Amino acid sequence: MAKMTRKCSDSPTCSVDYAFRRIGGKYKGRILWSLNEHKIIRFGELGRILADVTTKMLTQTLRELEKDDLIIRKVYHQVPPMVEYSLSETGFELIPFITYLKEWGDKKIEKEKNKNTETSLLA
Amino acid sequence: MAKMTRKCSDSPTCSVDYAFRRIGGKYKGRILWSLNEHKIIRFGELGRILADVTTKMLTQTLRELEKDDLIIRKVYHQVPPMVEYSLSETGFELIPFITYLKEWGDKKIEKEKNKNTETSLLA
DNA sequence: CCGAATCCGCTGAGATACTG
DNA sequence: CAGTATCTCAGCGGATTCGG
Repeated sequence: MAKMTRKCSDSPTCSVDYAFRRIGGKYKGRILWSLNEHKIIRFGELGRILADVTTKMLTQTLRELEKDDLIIRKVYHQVPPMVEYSLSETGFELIPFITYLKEWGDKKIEKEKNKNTETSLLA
Repeated sequence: MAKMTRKCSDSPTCSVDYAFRRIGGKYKGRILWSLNEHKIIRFGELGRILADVTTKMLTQTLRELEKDDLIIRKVYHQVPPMVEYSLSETGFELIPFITYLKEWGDKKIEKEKNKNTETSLLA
């Protein structure tokens, strides 16, 4: 097949790709979800919530989300400094979908657990 | 901050992460979307639809989706061989999510286009 | 036609140290 | 507290070749 040089320019699947590139990162889903739960979160606090992220990746991901207008970054110029993150309006529009996705995940986790129980009973 | 050793074991954000790991690949969203549009797609056909994927990545991604029970792989043992892919029930449950996401993407693309028109008018 | 297998460059994730 | 800066290294993803 090799690579088809044509980019998915006007394909209807393209906006699917567009959206996934904006929320598909390793941490983006959890960040958006956490911001919806807590409304406002400070940088360090967010790091503690995600629990498996480095400052570098957290900064990088937050910058991307900010660039795409999904979150709002508010800096307080004081010592020690304080930076608060919150959902933008566009970002907030994604919450219903993430909620749906979370429920799907919960359901699937439950289903897998049952399957594992079955197999272990058979063993 | 470094890395917090604790994995997000029972955090409510964990199932968000779980779900994103299953559909967050570079091509997974588009594959699921295409399968919903066409119901049944053959391997080569899928490659032509995505238009920017190599056989290796396509195979790899399809295997992951199959392993997670999101798609069904049906092999016809004949010459030349034929393999058909379709959505599983669990995979189909994701379609509403992807549909909404696509609409969100369309809307956002439109919004960005308008913004660019404005700035070019100002120039 | 539908892949599997191999080689390989390069990015991007992670660890660590440092700064305003 | 909220980040940069730098380095290292695994693994993602691409090109190519081979097989049923």
